Amino acid sequence: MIHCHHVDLASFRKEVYEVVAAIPSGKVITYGQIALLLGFPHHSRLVGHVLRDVPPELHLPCHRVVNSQGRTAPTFQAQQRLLKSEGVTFKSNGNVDIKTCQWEYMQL
DNA sequence: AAGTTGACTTAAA
DNA sequence: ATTTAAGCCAACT
Repeated sequence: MIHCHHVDLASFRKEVYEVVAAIPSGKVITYGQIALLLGFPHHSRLVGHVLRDVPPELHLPCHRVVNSQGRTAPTFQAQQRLLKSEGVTFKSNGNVDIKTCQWEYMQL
């Protein structure tokens, strides 16, 4: 039995877009959460690649995606400002207070 | 084709 | 709290 499938990037990308579009204002989700939700628990890095290349005209709330420690994206300068503007709280080290702001999609 | 990189994660120190 | 290390895997040299 073959369990070594590789992802269809086109559909993976599309599904990432759908998840990101559904993140409520004031909440964040992690790369790992998205990967797990899509059924690829080891592809958190691929989620990062996809999000780095999101076309601006899609107007997705990419700023609501952070890493598992609540750190914002290195190449996304406005991210912290956008999150603060919608009420996301930060810790003293500059990371999102993920304990209180993580989107718990399982509870929906 | 082999080695490196990265918008990552978990665990350990 | 912060840093290091190992694991991970598609993309890029």
